[in-house]
Amino acid sequence: MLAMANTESSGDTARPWQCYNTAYTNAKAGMEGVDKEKVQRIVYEMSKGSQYFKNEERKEAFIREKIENMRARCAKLKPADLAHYRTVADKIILELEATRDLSRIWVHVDMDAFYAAVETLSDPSLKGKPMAVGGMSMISTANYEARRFGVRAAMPGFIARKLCPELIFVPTDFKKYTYYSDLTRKVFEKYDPNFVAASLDEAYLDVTEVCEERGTTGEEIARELRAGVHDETGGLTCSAGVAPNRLLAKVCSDINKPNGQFILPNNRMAVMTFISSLPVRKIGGIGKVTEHILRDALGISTCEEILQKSSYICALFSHSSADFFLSVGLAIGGTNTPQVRSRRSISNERTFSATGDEAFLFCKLADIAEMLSTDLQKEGLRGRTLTLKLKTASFEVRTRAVTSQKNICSTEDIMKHASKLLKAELPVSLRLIGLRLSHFDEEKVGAPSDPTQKTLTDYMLSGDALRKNMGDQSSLDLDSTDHCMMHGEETYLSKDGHQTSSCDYRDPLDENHLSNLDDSKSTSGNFEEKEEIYESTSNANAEKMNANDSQNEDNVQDVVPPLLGPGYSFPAQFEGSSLDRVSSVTKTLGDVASSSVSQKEFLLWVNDYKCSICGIEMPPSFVEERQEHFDFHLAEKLQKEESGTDFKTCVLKKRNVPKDHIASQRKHKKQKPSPKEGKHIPIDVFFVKSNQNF
DNA sequence: GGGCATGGTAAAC
DNA sequence: TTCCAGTTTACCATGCCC
Repeated sequence: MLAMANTESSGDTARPWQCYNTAYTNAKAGMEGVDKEKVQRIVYEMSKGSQYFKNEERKEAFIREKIENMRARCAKLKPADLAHYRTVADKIILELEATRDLSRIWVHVDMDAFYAAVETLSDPSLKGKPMAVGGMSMISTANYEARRFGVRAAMPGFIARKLCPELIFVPTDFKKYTYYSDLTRKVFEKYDPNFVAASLDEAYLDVTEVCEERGTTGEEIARELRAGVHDETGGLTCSAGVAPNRLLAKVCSDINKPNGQFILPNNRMAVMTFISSLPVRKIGGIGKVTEHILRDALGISTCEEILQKSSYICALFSHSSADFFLSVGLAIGGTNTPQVRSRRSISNERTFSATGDEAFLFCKLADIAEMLSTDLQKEGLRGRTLTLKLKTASFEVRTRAVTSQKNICSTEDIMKHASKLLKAELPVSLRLIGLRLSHFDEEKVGAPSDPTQKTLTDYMLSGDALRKNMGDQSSLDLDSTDHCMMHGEETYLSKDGHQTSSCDYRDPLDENHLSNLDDSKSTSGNFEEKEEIYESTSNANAEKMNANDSQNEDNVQDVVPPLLGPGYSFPAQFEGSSLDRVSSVTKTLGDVASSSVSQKEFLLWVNDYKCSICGIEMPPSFVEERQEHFDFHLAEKLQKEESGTDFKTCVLKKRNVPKDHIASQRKHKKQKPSPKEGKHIPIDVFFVKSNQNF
């Protein structure tokens, strides 16, 4: 009896695209006249056979299986069971009904094709032309001209272009959208100072008070508010839904899109009539999969049918899910202004062309750790649970998490945990890596500028220096007086984004080691803080810690000029990675201490050893291609691992020399000007004898 | 059995 | 030429530890 429609279409082999359920199944405003069959066929043709497509099929099969299970469970329900669930459902319905509040007037405001509209405002030549905001891999939104071709948000750009060859792509510019979003919010505030911003382009307003004060209706307020937004933004339009609760208001704002509004009166009859024929997919929170499950497992397509099948809902779903579905059936939604919740997690992820190259993957991981750390510092957050997200070449998504005893936020700490998680997944071919930090510290760490929170290494590794250097020119002047502290010593940032420190030349590995020691008292639970992530480097750390004080002075004299200057290009796979900010190398070798090595010697040395970063072996070309850019500083003794493997530590270091600061430093130290003067920021790189296995 | 950690998934914009 | 994003939240299942 259930889901007969599904079996019909799946048997149709002449039009396979009809069974390809894309995410674009929810009708969107502005897509009324679209030749759906044609769009579906093109999307199918562009997708079939791809890894993405195969993964969609895999997911689809999984959902079908789930649906089959649910149907089997339904079939097994005896009359007595059904009677029981009937009672359960009736009880919930009564309880929900008791909470119904028709006294509030909520307005949901939704900007029309917001990003696209903003772009058109700043470039009027786009007006009337099909345009999408985003790129070839994904578009964020499309204007109404483009929607007529079937182009829509969350569609990959290359498919959109196929649907509409003359489609203009405009890159996203969040600064711009935030600016206009703030303008709209200024208007919202006038009607509800506690309005709830759902996103940059959406907000919920409780206008009950304004209506009472002014003796007017929600309809009037909505009209006035929309006009206000139009004026304030210089021409952006929005749509509004007016209803007794947020759930309904959201549905209503979509009805007369664009530049329109829909009012649902505050009486039960009107509300129930409205909801009864409404497809469940229109409800916020019911997406493609839930729609599919409700339809094919229970034969539910409209909200009315949820109530009709309420005993099955209670039999199949968890209490909270059943509560939600039944409240949808009753058109009951939030009526009080929800409390602003603090952020629960923060994440960064990046997609790249799929690769199994472990060196590349670790470079990406380091980049993401840097970005995450930067964001954490900006927000003044520290957290305990780090989650690594991976998307394999076949689009399978995996997450791996660790929860540590201490709160973390530095790139080093993040990398320490993240590289361990990633290492456990190898070998694997990936197209995305992401990192998320959650379980935040109750007390926020200080403001972003809090000197104790940002080490020099953090700064360099975070890429801030690079971004300031290459990107935001306007900020350069302002940055000239920036400074931060590291280990109690002042570090100056120069105009060009470089920085120097008077005497800190410690390896971040040392910091790791030290913090591990600090933490060792409290080490327990499921994450072992003291465990070495960077294998084989710990011995060197211990030695370096001892030798640190005396070496720091030496390093100052042995630092080298920038090695990766203009004209130097990294192999494509390392492009954009943190490694392109590495400008010199300090290597440690044998019994020799603090002496230079010729390039010839270095080559011989490199040929004899494998190079690894974060414990991952680098391709031979990585070192060879750079050898002429290297200059070395020998500082340490040959180490011996427990396994007996000889290894030598080679620390890549970033050099930063703000001119004016160097001058003052020279004066202070009474040194002669030296072209080799500078600051090294180390990254853990070490070499293991090539005839040994890692 | 509650609380916590982990992993997978859905959903929204 | 390019070939399916990034960020956040919530829920559910499961396993483990008192």
